[in-house]
Amino acid sequence: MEFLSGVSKKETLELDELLKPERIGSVVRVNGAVHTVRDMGDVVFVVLRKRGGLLQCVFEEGTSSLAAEKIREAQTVELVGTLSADERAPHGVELRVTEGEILTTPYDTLPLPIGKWKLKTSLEAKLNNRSIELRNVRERAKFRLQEGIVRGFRDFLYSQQFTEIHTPKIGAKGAEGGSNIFKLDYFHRPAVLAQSPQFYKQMMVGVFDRVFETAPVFRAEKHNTKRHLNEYTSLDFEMGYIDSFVDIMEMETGFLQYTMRLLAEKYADELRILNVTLPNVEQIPMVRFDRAKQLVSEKYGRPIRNPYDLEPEEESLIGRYFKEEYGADFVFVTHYPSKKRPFYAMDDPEDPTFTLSFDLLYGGLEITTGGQRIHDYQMLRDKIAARGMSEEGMDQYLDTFKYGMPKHGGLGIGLERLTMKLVGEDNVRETTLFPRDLSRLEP
RNA sequence: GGCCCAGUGGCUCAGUUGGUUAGAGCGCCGCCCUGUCACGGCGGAAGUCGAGAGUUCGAGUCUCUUCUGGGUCGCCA
Repeated sequence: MEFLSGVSKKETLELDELLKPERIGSVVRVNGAVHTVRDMGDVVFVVLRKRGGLLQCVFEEGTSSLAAEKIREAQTVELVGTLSADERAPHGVELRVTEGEILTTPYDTLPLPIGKWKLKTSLEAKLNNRSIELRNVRERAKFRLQEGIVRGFRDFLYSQQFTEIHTPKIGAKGAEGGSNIFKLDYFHRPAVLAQSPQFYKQMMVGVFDRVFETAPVFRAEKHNTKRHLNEYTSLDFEMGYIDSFVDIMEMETGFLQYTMRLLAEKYADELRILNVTLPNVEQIPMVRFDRAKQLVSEKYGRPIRNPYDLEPEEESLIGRYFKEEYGADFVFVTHYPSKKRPFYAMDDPEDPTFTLSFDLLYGGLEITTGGQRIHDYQMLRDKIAARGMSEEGMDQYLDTFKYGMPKHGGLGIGLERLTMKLVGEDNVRETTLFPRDLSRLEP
């Protein structure tokens, strides 16, 4: 009988192994994609693209059994040679090729010059060639940083005793009502795509006390802006036994601090490639909604048109205000008006026209909404009734409260927006692998 | 969905008051160059000027229709 006993070691080396000083002078085997070819005549530089970065390979006249002339951009190759330290090489290290093999060859030339440092290309052309365009080192780095954010979210919440859950994305009814829900046919029954894991998160607080999820959510709004998607990844958590909704904001602050440290430590290459300066998250200012409106109105002479909501320009100005006054990249805006929040939001007992809720703005853009939820069964039912909503389809949700729930709250973070602000992009589609918007359903 | 803007080689763009053969840079292919790293030099291939209709002797250029994309507003993360 044949057995598998785990992952077998490959003969080919990865970049982290190649950059170890003790490897210098040894004969190594490396595979990768041909990123660029610079033919200087008797010496040819072939830059390989690997998952860990780029490696310069040198073909000198008459030293390689594989002819350098056969190397073309976008081939995948396996090369053998001596690893050499050379100050003229990009990382001080290069491969002097002695033999090699072309593994695969492309059928056509690339649609975009991905070997260039910066792709001077429209967003449309990038998205139309997404799988190719992302081979560019800078484009790729954005999504490595996105990985780091999700990793930070997970690692930090595990350390805070949260349990990761997976909730259904197909359901009978939307969590928050409204018309912005994708409808679909579920074996001849009407169904919807989840616009939020909200109900399930709360139900699971009664089970695990602290839960989180990183998953897609779906919004059928016909918006067409640089900060909206119809499918995005929501980093959600919900926690019980809170003293107040400040606990939620503290937890988010802790997540940001942990994640920025993680990025600085494990993603230094990507930060350098994109020339990203990590934001300051040592302390994050907290301001009431109505106070924030007043502050920017006074400082920037902008009249308050809608007292119940923040216009995008106001959010941007709030970001600017706290940057200028306190050097802060983030700001928590608290106590949003009750009429602008969903029914499950806990109203402020001191003034029920406001809620114990918050948004987190990053560089003037809303990246998080969260707050304390109603945990009392009767209070929840009363608010549903007061809003003229129906309890239909919410039996399981309401039963959770009928049989006892702790004081709790939580939040949702827009992953693509957070990534966008971190890397200094101006359009969420830039930090969405395959964006879904009003017109784009492919790739 | 409302309003504004733009569609010209693979990519990014220029194209005069409408004028005869539509250009540039990057990329690609070929040749040259021992050290490039945005390499450099010489040469080459590559265009239904988004589509349709109209005005005109003549349309990339003007008009209308339509399609596609971008920006913005409402809503949101």
